[in-house]
Amino acid sequence: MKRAMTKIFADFIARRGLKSTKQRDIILDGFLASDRHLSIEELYLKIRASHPNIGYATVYRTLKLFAEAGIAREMQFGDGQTRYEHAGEGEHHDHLVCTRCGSIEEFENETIEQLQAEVANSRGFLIEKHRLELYGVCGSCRK
Amino acid sequence: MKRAMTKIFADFIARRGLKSTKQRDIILDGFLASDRHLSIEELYLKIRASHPNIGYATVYRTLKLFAEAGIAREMQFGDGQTRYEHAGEGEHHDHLVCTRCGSIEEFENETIEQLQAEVANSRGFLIEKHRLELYGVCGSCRK
DNA sequence: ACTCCAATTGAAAGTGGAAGTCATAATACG
DNA sequence: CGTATTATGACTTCCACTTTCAATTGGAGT
Repeated sequence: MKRAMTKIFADFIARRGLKSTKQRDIILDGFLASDRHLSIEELYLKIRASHPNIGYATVYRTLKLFAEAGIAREMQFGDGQTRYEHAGEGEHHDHLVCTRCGSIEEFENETIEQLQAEVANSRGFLIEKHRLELYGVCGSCRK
Repeated sequence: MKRAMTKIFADFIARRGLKSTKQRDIILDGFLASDRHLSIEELYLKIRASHPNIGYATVYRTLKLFAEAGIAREMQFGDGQTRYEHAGEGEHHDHLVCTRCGSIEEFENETIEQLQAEVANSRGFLIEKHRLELYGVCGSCRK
């Protein structure tokens, strides 16, 4: 998986005539090694710990690149920060966001997707993407 | 409906020991008279047309009050602006957001809601609220 | 009606995160 | 190697709020 991502990004870099740099490698490592759904700030701080000379702007730009390359996906939950999650090829998932501890679980439900498509269809609406988030209290926090 | 909202807000004001001011009345009128899903800026400009002396901060604070009073609901679509929609008592709807013209349609689907509840349940997750948005091209823009 | 005080207002300053600038440094490749 | 590009990082700007603060205003109790 990690190998695959690395490969995809390398190809993307090559295809676009961009350059391979150690910063990009470091940021990619940090991103792939992390839990999903990090904000720019979080990844920046994490990387900064071992590589104090990497700037915020570089992390910011590189994350955008990842999104363009298709290995990351931008997400906005309610906290005013843009978060990035790993984007496995084409897969999509929705989220369960805990309002207590902030944890984010993922789920998929084919039936819901179908119903969404029906709703859209019945209105002549063409879906490009969707977003479904359930906010509440997760299992651990309820104990 | 408008009457009801006005009443609810008046009660809220009273219950909290807040004051009734002409600015709040004007802003409430503007809000209720508007299309749904306005941003702070939009409502501010609209009101400003007839009441040039009302400040942005007042509109901002009043909208927050509306949300607390339960007559408005804060929403975030992808455009970086907080929007407020009328919040009829308890009712909830999901959205179809056109990425071309920015129009926002609403819909409800009981089956989808049930499925969401099932997913949450199966994980011991307690839903407080949810958000479902379908982004794409609306009927008019497809013609 | 008048007072007094807490609530409110509007202008302006402050925030935080995202996006843009630009001089310097690195990389790819002939 | 040498050079044309691209990338980097410190810093600035932008933007959408959010807070501050001095002046004003409701409204409960005279």
